[in-house]
Amino acid sequence: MGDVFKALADPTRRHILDELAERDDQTLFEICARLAAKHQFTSSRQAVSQHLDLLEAAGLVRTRREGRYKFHTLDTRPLAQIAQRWLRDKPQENP
Amino acid sequence: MGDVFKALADPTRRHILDELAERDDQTLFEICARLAAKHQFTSSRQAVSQHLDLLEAAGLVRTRREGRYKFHTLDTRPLAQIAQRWLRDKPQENP
DNA sequence: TTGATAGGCAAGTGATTACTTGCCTATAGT
DNA sequence: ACTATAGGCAAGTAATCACTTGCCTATCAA
Repeated sequence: MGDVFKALADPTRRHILDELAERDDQTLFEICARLAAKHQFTSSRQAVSQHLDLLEAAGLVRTRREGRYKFHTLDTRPLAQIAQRWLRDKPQENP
Repeated sequence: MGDVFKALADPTRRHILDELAERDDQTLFEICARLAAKHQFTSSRQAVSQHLDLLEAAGLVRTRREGRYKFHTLDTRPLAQIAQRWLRDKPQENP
C-alpha cells in the first residue's frame, strides 16, 4: 500500500500516469515517444520500462499482452483513498 | 508542487502526518514521544526534525514559534488536489 | 548565574534508487 | 529463413535519501 506513495514520488512516473490518463492501452514504445514529444524528457526505453514495472507493482497500471505488444492501462483505484487519509472533518480556511 | 509527492513517499513522514492529524500544535519532542509509543518507530530527534523540515517545505506542515517551543500543525490543503490529477470522468469498474 | 530543556546546523555514512549498458527472447513481416 | 520490431533480464554506476554524530544557540526555571 505504501508502494503507491513511492510510485508517485518520481516525476517521470507521474508523467507516465499523465500520459496513460490521456490515452489507455499504450505500448512501451508509444509511451516513450509521447514522453519525448510532450516533455523534453529523453528517457530511455529501459528506464521507462522499469518505471512501468514499478507502477504495475503499485497497482496503478494494468497490462495486457497481445502478440508482441504489451498494452498498459491506468488503474486509478489505488489513488482514490490515499489523499483521504489525512483529510479530516475539520475544514481548513482558504488561503 | 512535486515536493508533496516526495514528502509522502516516506513511511515515517506519513506517520508524522497521522500524528498531526490526530492532534495539532505538537512540538518536536511530543511528536517523537508519540511516534515511539504508538509505533515501534524509534526515530531520533534529528531524524524527525529533518522530516518536519521537509514536510514544511512541501507545505504540509505549518509551524509557530512560542518561546522555546515550536508547534507543528498539519495543513491538508496541498493534499486536496494531488489525487484528483489522474481521476478522470471515465468511471472505473469495481473489483 | 547555573543547569536543564527545546531546538538548530552541518558534515559524514549507509542504503536505496534511477538510469545505463549489454545481451537475450519472442513475435511479425518479407 | 532472414530481418526488424517489441520487449525482457541482469549487472554496474551515479545520485539521492534517511539517518547519525557532534557541537552549538536560545529560552526558562532554580
